[in-house]
Amino acid sequence: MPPQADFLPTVQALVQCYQAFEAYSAAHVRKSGLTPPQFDIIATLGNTAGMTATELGEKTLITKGTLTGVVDRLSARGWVERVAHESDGRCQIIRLTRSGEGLFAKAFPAHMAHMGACFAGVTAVEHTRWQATLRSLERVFRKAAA
Amino acid sequence: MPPQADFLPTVQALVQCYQAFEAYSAAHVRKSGLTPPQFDIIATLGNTAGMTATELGEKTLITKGTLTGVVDRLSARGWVERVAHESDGRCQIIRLTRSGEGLFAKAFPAHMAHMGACFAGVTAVEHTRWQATLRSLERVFRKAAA
DNA sequence: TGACATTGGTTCTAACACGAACTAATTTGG
DNA sequence: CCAAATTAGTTCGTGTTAGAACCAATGTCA
Repeated sequence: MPPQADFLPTVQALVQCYQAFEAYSAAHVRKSGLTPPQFDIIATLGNTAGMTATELGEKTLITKGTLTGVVDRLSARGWVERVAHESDGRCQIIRLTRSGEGLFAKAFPAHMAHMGACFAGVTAVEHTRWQATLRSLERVFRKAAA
Repeated sequence: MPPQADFLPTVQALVQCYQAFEAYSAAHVRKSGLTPPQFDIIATLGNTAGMTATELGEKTLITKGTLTGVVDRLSARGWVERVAHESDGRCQIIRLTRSGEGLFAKAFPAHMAHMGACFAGVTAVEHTRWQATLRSLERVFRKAAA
């Protein structure tokens, strides 16, 4: 009897929970004509003055190699633009265009409403419990990775 | 003041927890020369007599279009093979080759040990709590998707 | 039995993912 | 001040992903 076989149902529950969320969220995002990473970038850039690609990658957890391509496609559709950094010649600032801000103003609240809908009737206490549990589980993985 | 703004930290915690797990798990899988989906398939086929592609896709949550390619690559390396279904001409049975069984016997226990290591010292009570919480959160998304 | 829908897999396209190699700009140390 | 190390982004190769179109085999039903 292995002393540590209990963890399997835990990670299965985590994977299934995440996939349920992802399916629910991504299906709605795609209806707006954006892929999930594209939406993520638009949402991150919204209500900011723009940021460097490195910073954007950190916030969205998209690696820099991937980010180049995603930003290329968003830029080709006129939603974001790259402008030179004023002091550091290596950096570029990525920011929403006017058209991108319009997209953000429409798509972001719509998605928040869609996500909020499935939490209707959930109490603040329950949210607190979920967050505490998820963070304690997260620490398990982060501690081990360090 | 939006009545349902509480859910954002909850989904952020879920995403961060999942990504911490994924990073921890995938990094180890890749060291064995397999990608995460490839490992998933080897692990699912291990200790079975094989199964149809549809069944394999259901268990691993890989869509059938993707599955074709992943199985192609595993087959090219000699770890799995496709054999005809005896009664249904549409189906194929996908199963480990002898070489694939050897890979499974080595890689699977190693990965279990790697995952078990980060749960060292965790009590059964804690596992129960994690699982209950994750399942209640999962229900929120599944209920909404239905 | 013969049109018709269903099911199992493959193929195709567009996009994302990761890591490694690469270029250019900046910073650091002697 | 200059060579070496670092940092920012792009490019490249391989693999995964979802979804749609497609084909062949099977099932349904009048």
